[in-house]
Amino acid sequence: MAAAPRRSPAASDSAPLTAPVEDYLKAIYDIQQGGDAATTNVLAERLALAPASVSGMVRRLASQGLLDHEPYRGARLTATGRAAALRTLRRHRVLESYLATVLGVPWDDVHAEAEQLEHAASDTLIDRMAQALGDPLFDPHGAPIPTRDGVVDETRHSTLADWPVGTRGTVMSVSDKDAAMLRYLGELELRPGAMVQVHARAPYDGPIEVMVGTELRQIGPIAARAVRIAPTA
Amino acid sequence: MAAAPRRSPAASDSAPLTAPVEDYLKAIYDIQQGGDAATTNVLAERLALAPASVSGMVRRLASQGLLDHEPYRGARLTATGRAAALRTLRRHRVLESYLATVLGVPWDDVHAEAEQLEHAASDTLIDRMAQALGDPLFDPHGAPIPTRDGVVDETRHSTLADWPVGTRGTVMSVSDKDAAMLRYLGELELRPGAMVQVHARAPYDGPIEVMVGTELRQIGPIAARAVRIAPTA
DNA sequence: CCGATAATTTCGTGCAGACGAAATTACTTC
DNA sequence: GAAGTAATTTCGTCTGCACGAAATTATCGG
Repeated sequence: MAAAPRRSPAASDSAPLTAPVEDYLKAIYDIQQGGDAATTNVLAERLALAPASVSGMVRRLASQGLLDHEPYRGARLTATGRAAALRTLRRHRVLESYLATVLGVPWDDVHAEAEQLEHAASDTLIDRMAQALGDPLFDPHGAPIPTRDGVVDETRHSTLADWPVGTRGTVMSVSDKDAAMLRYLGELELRPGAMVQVHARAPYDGPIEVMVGTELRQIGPIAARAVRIAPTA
Repeated sequence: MAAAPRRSPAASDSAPLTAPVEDYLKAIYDIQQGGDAATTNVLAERLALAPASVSGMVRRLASQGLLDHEPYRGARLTATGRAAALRTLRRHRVLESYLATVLGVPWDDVHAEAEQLEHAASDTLIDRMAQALGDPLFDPHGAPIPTRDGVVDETRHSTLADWPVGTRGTVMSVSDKDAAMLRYLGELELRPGAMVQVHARAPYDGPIEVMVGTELRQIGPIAARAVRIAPTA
């Protein structure tokens, strides 16, 4: 018999998914959410793998019915694949919330830790953690937490880089991918809930002058794109 | 280049260990602690693997300096291997304690959950959990928790099966390996801290009549061997 | 000391998942 | 529409970890 691959205990139905598979699905979901096509190169970049590796895996996942893959065109999650991605996303975000809130893990460490634990924690443990937090709707970075049934708010907010000058807005979320970026944004008080108003934007993707709370800040376009804004209610 | 194996983030020094490797080391430590030689068959039984698989892995671990292996004789942990085993054991037991105490995971589920998480949690997260519990010395089953520096109480207590008739004793620990057994022992109030006194023991490995707290119980030798006793202080 | 039995190892194999190099396809630009 | 470039796939290969079957070694009873 073949080696039994180490599986995450998360899958609810017949075929439990391995940790790499969960990572692929999550990445594809994320890319699709950004509106882009989940092409091989983009995926390879996101997962820090060689394109050749991604190509092979995508074919395998498609044959398992988790993806639709049109060669040379990119991949799209099937309903099954989407459900699996959302299950992993829920685990990730519940873990982030729990670690930050209950165990005091720093804002910028939470993502990396959750990235590992999400493949190991059972669904009932995740539910216990969520319950201990009062079933929060958002994680510490403002990202929405899918329910057990895979329901999630997929509203796409503008980034601070695109926010019109003069309009007041509220920070909805910040990207959790880069710990250093997260520390920087934290120093600027650019956290979910913060009030912002863009005063000026330099041309050619230049720096942005923005009021954060009561402080006037200058921030670059890369950092600005990591911050999502919605009109203040 | 070869595939980068999914590694546990636990190892402090150069070579991070994979989850299977951590499992082997933990099992060998456990068998040695029981006084037995960690032979291929015993290890295979404990890990639910074929002897052929164990044979191969033991050779690899020996070549990595984690084990001393004399072919056809069995394996013994080196200092390095022992340190790695204790690191994993600490993670396992801290997790068990945390899950049971803080998240209310049932006594008999805690082991399986910790078994997965121990390979994924970072050392600093484990330390945070331990700290949140006040750095406990024992896990919910009474097993001693190694310190960060690998110090652990290795006292071997008698089992209830060997405890002399008439002598009063205190339950020090119960084996956490079998969830059903754990539930059974829980029903009998045979938990760490319980007072016991053997009234009679039937010959030929027969049932044992034992006072647990204020109740007189009859228990079989297999269950009795899962319970460790020390003289009541 | 010799054979029977049990434990252990070797050998060939398989799968998952990764890689680089080379081949292929798609896209863009004259 | 052809040519060049960029993206993608195929191909052969590697490591980790597992397996069964067969060969080997140890051990125990006579």
